[in-house]
Amino acid sequence: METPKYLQIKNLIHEEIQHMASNEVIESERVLTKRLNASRMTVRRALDELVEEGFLYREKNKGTFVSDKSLNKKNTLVSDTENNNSEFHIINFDVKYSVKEDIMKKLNVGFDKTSSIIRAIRVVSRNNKPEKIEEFYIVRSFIDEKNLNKFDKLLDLNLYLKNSTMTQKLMPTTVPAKYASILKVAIDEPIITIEGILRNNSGIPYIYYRSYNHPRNEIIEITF
Amino acid sequence: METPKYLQIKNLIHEEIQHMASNEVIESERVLTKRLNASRMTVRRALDELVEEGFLYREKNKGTFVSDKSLNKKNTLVSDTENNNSEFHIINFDVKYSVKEDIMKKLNVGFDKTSSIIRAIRVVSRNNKPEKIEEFYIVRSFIDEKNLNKFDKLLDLNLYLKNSTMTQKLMPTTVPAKYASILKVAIDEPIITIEGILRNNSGIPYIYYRSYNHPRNEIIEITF
DNA sequence: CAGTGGTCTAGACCACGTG
DNA sequence: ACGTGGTCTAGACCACTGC
Repeated sequence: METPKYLQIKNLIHEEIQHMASNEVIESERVLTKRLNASRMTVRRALDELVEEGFLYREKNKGTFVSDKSLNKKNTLVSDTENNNSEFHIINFDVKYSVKEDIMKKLNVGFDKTSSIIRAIRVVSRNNKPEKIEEFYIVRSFIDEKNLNKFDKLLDLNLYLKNSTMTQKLMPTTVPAKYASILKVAIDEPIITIEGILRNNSGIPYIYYRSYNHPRNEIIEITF
Repeated sequence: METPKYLQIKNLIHEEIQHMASNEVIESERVLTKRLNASRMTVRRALDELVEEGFLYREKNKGTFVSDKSLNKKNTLVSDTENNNSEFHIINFDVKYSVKEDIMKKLNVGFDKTSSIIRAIRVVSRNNKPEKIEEFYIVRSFIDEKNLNKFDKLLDLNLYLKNSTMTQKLMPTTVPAKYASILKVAIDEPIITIEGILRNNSGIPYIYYRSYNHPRNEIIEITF
């Protein structure tokens, strides 16, 4: 049994409801139990996750219904390699033993050269229009060797979230001079800068990142 | 059995881990099962939620551990009446049959005076320092009559989230002239404006709100 | 080998909504 | 009266860790 049954069921139902109308009722849990040859608790776990992610909603004593498509939970504060056909362009990548002091502090590393830091800077665009510039500072010792040379894995913060917690701060700023031309933003135009820190479950910080977001409405949106 | 057993267990464990150190291991699920006289699935459900909320984390074959206190999930994009000793000051409250057209559109109501709209504007402060100004537009017919005159219930968006989905957009702007003096922000200083729409499970929008946030770092922070 | 979390089963009772 | 989701039980097997 490679993938757990509840995940198979979840994926199956996720497929099936794509072809259904909003607010249409789906089969009851007991019917699914029989059709999918699973126990009710297993079916419920699959449904629980789909509800949690916003694809379904339940009404007690009535049934389980397909959500309006626009209501799926999403968080676009973090770049998403999967869906939204973004284009990524790395403009800097190196490994250093010291970076700016404030960043060293946030990552809780010293200048003793015991731990190296990966720095990467990239431009995220859509339809050839630059949307944001992201700077990453990653403590190398926390990263799997095998991911070190795969940018897409290394810089996809979503992949770290299973075992980490991310705290983000949003700050109104103006664009840094060095990035103004790349983002095509006037130097005094207000933008939003996002600063994030990822910590592992023990609370140790290991990734610091910053993103400078083009002031286009649609970019920064979060649904929950 | 007023509150479900899994919630009682969840609350109990939530209490108990307050007095524990970060990364300390808690009792195993089977031990809890016996101590709390519950089945394993019930104990797991309680733990599942505490893990989901960031209070605990699990390591397979090892145990369940107390998270670093700073890692609890929180979302301060929405004002929180509970924790952070914010002070609220209502500066406007009325019920109207028409508001600005763009807001009518977002709430999907017409000018036919069939549905009235509650408008409320308030200042949120901490330590006597204004942090943000929030404007609410609420379609009255969606609100319980009994909450209509309780501002704290009416304007606590967290209370709606159980049965709703909220989509928020973050925009870099400057402060509106009429609010500059209240927020004590210079008229050309960059701030972040948050625009939110709450929809019920059927996808029908019923609350539109906007908040103008003082450019102080700590205000807008989100952990997940 | 004993203990852990991850998954799964096949039932059960409840409160509530609808015909 | 029947069907729904919400809760709960008392087991079970698995893969893995640490001693």
